Amino acid sequence: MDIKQLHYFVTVADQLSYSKAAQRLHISQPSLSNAIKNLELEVGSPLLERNTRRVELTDAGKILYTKATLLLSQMNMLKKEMEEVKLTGSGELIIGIIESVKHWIPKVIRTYQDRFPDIHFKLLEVLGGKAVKESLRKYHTHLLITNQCIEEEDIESLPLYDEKLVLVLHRDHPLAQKESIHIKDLEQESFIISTEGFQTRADILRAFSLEQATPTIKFEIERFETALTLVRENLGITIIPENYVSEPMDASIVRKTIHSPALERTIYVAYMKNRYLAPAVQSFLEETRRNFA
Amino acid sequence: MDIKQLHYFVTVADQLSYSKAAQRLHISQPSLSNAIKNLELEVGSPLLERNTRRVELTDAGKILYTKATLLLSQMNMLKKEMEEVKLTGSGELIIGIIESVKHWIPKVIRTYQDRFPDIHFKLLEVLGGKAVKESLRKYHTHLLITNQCIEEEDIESLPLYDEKLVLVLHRDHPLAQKESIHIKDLEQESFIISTEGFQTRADILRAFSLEQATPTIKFEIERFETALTLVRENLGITIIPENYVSEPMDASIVRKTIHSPALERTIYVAYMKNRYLAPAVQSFLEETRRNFA
DNA sequence: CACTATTTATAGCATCAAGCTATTAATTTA
DNA sequence: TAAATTAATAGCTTGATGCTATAAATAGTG
Repeated sequence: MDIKQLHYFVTVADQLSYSKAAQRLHISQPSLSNAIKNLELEVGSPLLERNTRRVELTDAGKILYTKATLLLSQMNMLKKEMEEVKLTGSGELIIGIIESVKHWIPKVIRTYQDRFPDIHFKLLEVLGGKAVKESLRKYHTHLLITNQCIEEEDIESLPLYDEKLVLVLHRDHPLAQKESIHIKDLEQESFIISTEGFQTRADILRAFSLEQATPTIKFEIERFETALTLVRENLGITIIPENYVSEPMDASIVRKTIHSPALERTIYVAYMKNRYLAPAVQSFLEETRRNFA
Repeated sequence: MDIKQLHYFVTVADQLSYSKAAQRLHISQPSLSNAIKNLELEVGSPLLERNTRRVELTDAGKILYTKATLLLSQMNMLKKEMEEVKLTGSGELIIGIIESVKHWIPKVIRTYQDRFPDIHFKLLEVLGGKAVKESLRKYHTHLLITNQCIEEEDIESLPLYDEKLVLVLHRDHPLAQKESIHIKDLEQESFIISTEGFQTRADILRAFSLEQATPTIKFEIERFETALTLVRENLGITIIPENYVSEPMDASIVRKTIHSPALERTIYVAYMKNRYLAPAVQSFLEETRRNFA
């Protein structure tokens, strides 16, 4: 007893005529006769009382009819819903982000929503090395905005834009007055840096080592906001992406540019390479890249 | 997208393994692979993320899974219900009756219900000539208890029992005192008889004509209860089936047996000859006939 | 009453989907 | 590195489902 048979039966019951039903179903009348006969065999009781002139539903037929129409409509619903899914994925777009995207992500989302108004967004903060790859592979996220440079077989990682790293220190700090600052100047200072595993930590350490210097690491933090809090209390200095201090900065802290080619990080958008991307996901990817083209 | 495919998919999703699912479905693993592939093609997006070691549901897969399990369970319900229908018909047994069955039908129903406790009864009073045949043909009734002698190609009509017709008259009526009464004695009396089309009318008129007599018809009625009401008022006399006056009779009326071979009617049980009879219907038929064997 | 039109059933044929086996490819485990 | 496991691919077979042609039944019509 499959959907097709039920569909055939319901159509005959609606038309109360095999030939009309066959026309509507775009099959021949004998095929339809056969199909109904088989259905009756399977059900075990006649469904239609028929002579050459009149077709009527039997008791069993009436019952099957009501049940079958219900089932068929639900089947149609299912098909329609899967059609939707094909376009929009699950209706949910899960994006793994880092903090510094705050200044541009709302804009991208806004233009995107004109095209896919029904999509529901989920923005997850994904920090640290392994978490990034896992979140993609385990279907936690569809897309990932990250500063991790991922080089894996199955993950595509496209650069979006570069972000400068800037020195941040307290207004009252001695270096705050100095015109131009170099890495070497920072060696003796209490330094605040990300914990092991973060790309930014690696970038900063590389910048130091390029100048044959080593920072005096006093604090290890996970979020740059934490670093800023420490700087506000003048407990140390730090180097963080410029986007964290581009906005209305409070007066107690000062930002300084340091000239070093290494003090720059690249922001990537990453996704599973060989996995099907729903058009909704694809579109968001394109929208994002266009934003930085 | 048919039921089978969905069933396959759900099984794979449950097992998270093609080979295990194939075993459970009693098909080969390649066949299953193929089936899922086709389903994915039809849906338009991948449902399962698979490498040789692990099978996981995609977003689309998760959605289809929940919808499909629902649909499948409903399909199973439908099958079970049709199985029920095969055994018990629609769960409703519609019997066309005439009034005089009152004295035995409850007994038959009682023993019958021990075997089919879920059957719901409907007792319709079916009067008159054409109504009897129509009620069978149009699926209004499954069985018919009738005194009509039906001789049609498509209707089987089995005699159940004979019923005597008796004279009924008012206590104060002159004939009430007489010992033995003959048809001839009734000619001048106000006679109450069924309207045209009823078998009993034909029976009575034949009894008269056998004796070369004609009744003086004053009233034509449709229900024998009406006739009794008229007799109670001494407005006339009537001849009706004995079962109508077998029960506690009120004192105002008197019954008299008339010796005439024609004053007897046969009660039949009738049903459509070439139509499928659900076992529940069949059983009731047997139960009824056994009652009078 | 014969003739036409209509409708379902039957018979026989064609084709394609859905199954199978055998094999390959990929990956984990020992 | 070998063995084991698992999914995918290739190629073949078969049966269900479709088709056409035709028969059978019946209602309507001149």
